[in-house]
Amino acid sequence: MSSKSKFSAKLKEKRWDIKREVELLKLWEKERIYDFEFREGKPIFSIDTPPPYASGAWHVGAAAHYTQIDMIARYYRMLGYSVYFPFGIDRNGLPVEVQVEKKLGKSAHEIPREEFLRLCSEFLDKVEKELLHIAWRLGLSADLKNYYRTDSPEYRALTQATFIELWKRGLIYEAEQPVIWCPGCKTTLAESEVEYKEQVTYLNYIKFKVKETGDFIIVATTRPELLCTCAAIIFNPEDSRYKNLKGKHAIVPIYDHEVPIIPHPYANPEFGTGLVMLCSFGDQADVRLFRELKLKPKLAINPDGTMNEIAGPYKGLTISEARERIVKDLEKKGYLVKRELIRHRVPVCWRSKDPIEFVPMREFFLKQLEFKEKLKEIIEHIEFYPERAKKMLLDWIESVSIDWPISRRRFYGTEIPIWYCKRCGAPNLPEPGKYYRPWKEDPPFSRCEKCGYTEFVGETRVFDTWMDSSITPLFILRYKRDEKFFKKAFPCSLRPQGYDIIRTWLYYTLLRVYQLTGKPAFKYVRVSGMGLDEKGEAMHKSKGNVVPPLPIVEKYGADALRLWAASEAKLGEDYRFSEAKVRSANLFLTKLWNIARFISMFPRVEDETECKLLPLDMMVLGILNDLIREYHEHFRKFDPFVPANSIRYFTWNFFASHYIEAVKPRAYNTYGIFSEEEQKGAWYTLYKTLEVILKLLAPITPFITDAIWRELFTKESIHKQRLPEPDPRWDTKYKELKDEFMSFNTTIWRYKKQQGLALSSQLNCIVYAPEKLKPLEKDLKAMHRIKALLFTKPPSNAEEIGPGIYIVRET
RNA sequence: GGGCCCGUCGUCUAGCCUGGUCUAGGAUGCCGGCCUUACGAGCCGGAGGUCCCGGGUUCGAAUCCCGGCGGGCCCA
Repeated sequence: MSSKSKFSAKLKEKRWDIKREVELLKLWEKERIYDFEFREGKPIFSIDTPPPYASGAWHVGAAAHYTQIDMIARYYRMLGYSVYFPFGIDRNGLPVEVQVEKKLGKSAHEIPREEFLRLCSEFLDKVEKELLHIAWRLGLSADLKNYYRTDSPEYRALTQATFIELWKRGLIYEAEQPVIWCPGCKTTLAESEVEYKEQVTYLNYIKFKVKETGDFIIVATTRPELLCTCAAIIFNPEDSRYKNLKGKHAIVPIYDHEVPIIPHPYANPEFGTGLVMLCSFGDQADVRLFRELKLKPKLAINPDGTMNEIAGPYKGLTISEARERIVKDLEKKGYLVKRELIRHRVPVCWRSKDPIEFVPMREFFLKQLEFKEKLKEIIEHIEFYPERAKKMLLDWIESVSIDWPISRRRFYGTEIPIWYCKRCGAPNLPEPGKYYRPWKEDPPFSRCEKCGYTEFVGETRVFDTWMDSSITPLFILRYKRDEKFFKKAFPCSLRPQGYDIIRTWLYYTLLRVYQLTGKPAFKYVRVSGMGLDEKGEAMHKSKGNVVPPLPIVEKYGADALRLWAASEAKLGEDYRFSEAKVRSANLFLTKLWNIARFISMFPRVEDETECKLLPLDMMVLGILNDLIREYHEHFRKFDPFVPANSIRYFTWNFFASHYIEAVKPRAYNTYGIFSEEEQKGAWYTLYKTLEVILKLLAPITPFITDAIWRELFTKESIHKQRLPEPDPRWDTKYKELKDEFMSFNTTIWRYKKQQGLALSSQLNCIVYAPEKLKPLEKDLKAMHRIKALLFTKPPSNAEEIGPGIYIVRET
């Protein structure tokens, strides 16, 4: 009798065709299955999706990050939440300006502002289109049709409105202070925009005369051009060499002014001579020490990176020219003792990598120092995943030492909404709610609120882009635009982001949202690791190691890329791209397809009462229960890593390899040794297990699961279904048989192999198995076609072929 | 100078928090074999690891503690 005539697979194709992913994308759009419903009573889960910056398209690491966020959105949707999953594009900021300048071969300052902005905008449009296409192709269930832009009038109006509000509350002040300045970008930077770079530089040993004694001391410095601003010399109080210098003064060579010599623990006795000159300002430590020691700063560097009159004879030279010249002059006059090359860390601009300088600038500052304690407090009300991300944030808050300079002398950004009175100079601010462009528009008022004069000049500066980016949760939750929605949805449920922008995006958002609402912006913060290339290095355009996601998707499918993204690394750990692993994820999908294809040969039994479930069935259902529990436990912590790997292992290495192989004789019932109820029990278990696997995988691999679902289960998308919960009736002792069952199978397979027998052939022996496996007797016997299977103590002539498994050959 | 993270088969990695069930699991690669009525993009079997080093705690350590070495990150 041929079973083939009786059963034929409903799934025809031998493997999953990734081309069908695009058909499904279109179907989902048509069915609008991801539409956000704002309904009374239904809980909202909102996600502050990181708006990707439109100056460059994603690499595979970023694609992995966004699909992970999508998995969480899909998970909560299948839990019954109204998932609010907006999508935005970040378009403000310097990188686009730099790229456009490069393309033009001209500086932004050399062409009309209007024209420059138009070129930036066009460039952004192009990249934005690519980004949206990739997001769509990856299957992001975000609202891609109604995406927002951070440079839209609506968004910028909100940035300006929040500024006006904070201004009114006195949290913003303008001051001339030494700011961190990038001579390359010609703009002020915040502390968070400073990076450190290893560099080889000369350490110059310079002689100073001690005024009181006429002796010489030697000071080592990497910044001799700042000699003119030297305000003190310090030594470590522990350093016995210099104890006698306390209270004395040194004469600065060339400039001849005298400076105090002070003991201070910052000086490292091991470095140079142990004597350090404090200048305004060589680095941030200088800034701190000047403040601490109440020294008067002199700033010798102009915003364009040249020296000013304070530098005396070096006025007009660039920093590096001045450095060379002063070293020569020192040498000539006998003040230079020696020079040595050292590696040290230079603070640089995170974008242009130019060494930063400290120059006096009149800028707007947002108060942040006085919020440090409050922020530390509200952070206690946010759950961080992984927990250590919280510590990283706290460390950063701890180290913040100056208020936030928020004005920038750049162009492609949100304008600072201020007009200044031409007579009295008073700043006049408009009413919040509209988008204002003071550099080209007339003010929306006619008289200066201070002196009543009628002529104004508009502010030309823009905001630091983090002023825009730090209100994404307020923007998406329609703050100041839809109070009813805002009230219901705020605080935002989830902020997903990488650990690289904890000190910027996360910190600034929490700061600003606290200042505006008095509350923490989020309930949960999920911090992921970085996507690295195959060698384990960060992907950078300049390094040329960027792996674009689309070719990978075309080759292996979006599901394979997503499954890789889910199973590659624990939350918070860095993950390396590996094409081999994406390929193996794709192999799993083929396997899943064929499991479904096998099951699709049999009728689906939904009514449990029609069938008799054997211990083998209860075993797999019990293990399935544990899988479901483990799945929820980890997905609730926003980490698909354990779920993805557990499902893969269970599906392939247990369900397919062991359960399906064991249940085949019963499912086909070729020899009629099972009752109809028992056969239906096999069918029921096969379908039930597949149903659970598909649902659990649906957030991770939405394409293949929906395709199989629609063919074998319901016409309605799997993405509209609820995730399974454990069924207490399935928790029986049979699930404990798993290891012994698998080990028994492996043993018999190995034995047959050794004997040169086909796995499907009859085993004409007496097999003794552990007594524990007795409940599986009928299935085991049929599965391996064992002539006699006993669970008693084996006779002494029996041969042990596996753990507790013995055989007596037929004689 | 301070802090954090990491070091497990050739390669990538799980396990470590909560010590025993780990004679350390998986993936990939490698070797040998197989048309077995879902899948050869498959199946079966196999080789491959001083769990970085040293010390300690413990009946018992990949796991906890201390010290060292190597790699990375952050802050000063």
